[in-house]
Amino acid sequence: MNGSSRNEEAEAPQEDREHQKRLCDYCGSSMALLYCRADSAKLCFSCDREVHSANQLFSKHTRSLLCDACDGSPAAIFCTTESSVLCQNCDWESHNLSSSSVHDRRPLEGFSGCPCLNELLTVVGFENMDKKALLLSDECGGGVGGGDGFLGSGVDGSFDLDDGFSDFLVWDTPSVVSLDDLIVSNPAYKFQAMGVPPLPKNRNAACGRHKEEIFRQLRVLVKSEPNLFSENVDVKPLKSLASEQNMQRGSLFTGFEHDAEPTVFPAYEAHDFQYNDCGTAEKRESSPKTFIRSHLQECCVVPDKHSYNDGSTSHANDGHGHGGQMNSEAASAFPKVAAHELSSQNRETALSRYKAKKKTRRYEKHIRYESRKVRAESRTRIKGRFAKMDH
DNA sequence: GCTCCTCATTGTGGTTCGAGAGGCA
DNA sequence: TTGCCTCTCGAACCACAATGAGGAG
Repeated sequence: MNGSSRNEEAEAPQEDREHQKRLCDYCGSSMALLYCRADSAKLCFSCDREVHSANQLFSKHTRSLLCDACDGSPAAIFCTTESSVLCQNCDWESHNLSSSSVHDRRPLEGFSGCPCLNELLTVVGFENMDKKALLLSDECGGGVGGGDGFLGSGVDGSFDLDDGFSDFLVWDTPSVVSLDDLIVSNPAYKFQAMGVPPLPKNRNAACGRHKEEIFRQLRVLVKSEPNLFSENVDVKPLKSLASEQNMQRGSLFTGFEHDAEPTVFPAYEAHDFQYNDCGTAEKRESSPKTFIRSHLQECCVVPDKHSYNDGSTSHANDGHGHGGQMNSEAASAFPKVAAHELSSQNRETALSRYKAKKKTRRYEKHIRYESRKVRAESRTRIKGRFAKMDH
């Protein structure tokens, strides 16, 4: 189509601009994918490895994926609805709208140290991908995703391989979603979701809009350092993986296998993951909207401008897929509200900073010096106050 | 550049007290 | 609406070892 070719022509310079915007601060040539707070630097994977393996001090730096929206801040939120990783500010700006606030979002964690490649894959959500699979993706990618040729990304952010490999890279989807599946598996309600696959464990699985570049750099990394994969990784042939996947759908390459913060999310999120996927419209239609709405409200999982960030209520789910399909309602409402946002941008910025700070606030008492604590506990007191010691 | 010394500052926990919120007549 | 009572929560208080900054040799 002419339209599509024009789009391609328009996309190429856009890619260049994006590349320029995300240039690695260290090498200045590769696309930066990570952000190091300690260094205030954007880095590509190989430079990150080079910089942070220099000594033990550097290796303690915490790095995060780079925000897909501003390209200049560490990402803290993964929006599955938009398949984007966002920093606190961008998350707030794009999700404080009433219609888009129901996007399915979840917090991201950074990493430190000098991780091996499969640990890096875990960080971006593909922990079970082995070296062979990674390299195979290079061979069979066919250049769909840019000149280097990796996996083509579909509309929803999934990949377009015919051999079933792409299925490893999409989020887990229950084959059948029924009304029973929407029942929260909360012991307090004595309800138990029926016939629902177990909750994916790795909630950090996210690599945003730059999956292809991430995989490209990881491939370069594994080619330059063949020992980068840890020895104990069980390398399985791709075909066997595929067949295994058929038997145990969702257990492979979903990026959810890693145990991460099991207690952070309340039980209602279990059902989010159970029916929230890039699945079909029929599935969504089979879920009574009113039921979902009332259920979500009951569980307080629909964050609004005032409450989404308070830490107790986590990121909500609108029941739509995570695969990059923006809520059409939200999309249509965006320009109107965006104008309003510009007028109150300062306030929004201040609010976002406040929200971000509030989110990272530590309520528990933090003891900096254990020796002083021990000393204080053993001190003599008069009505709670420290008393002079008799020497 | 390194070591030693001096001095100001910090941080620690149990108790008390006061401000503020909420309930009730 | 006002006044009183109860409850909750957080700030202040205390002494002193530990810590860090700065200067001298």
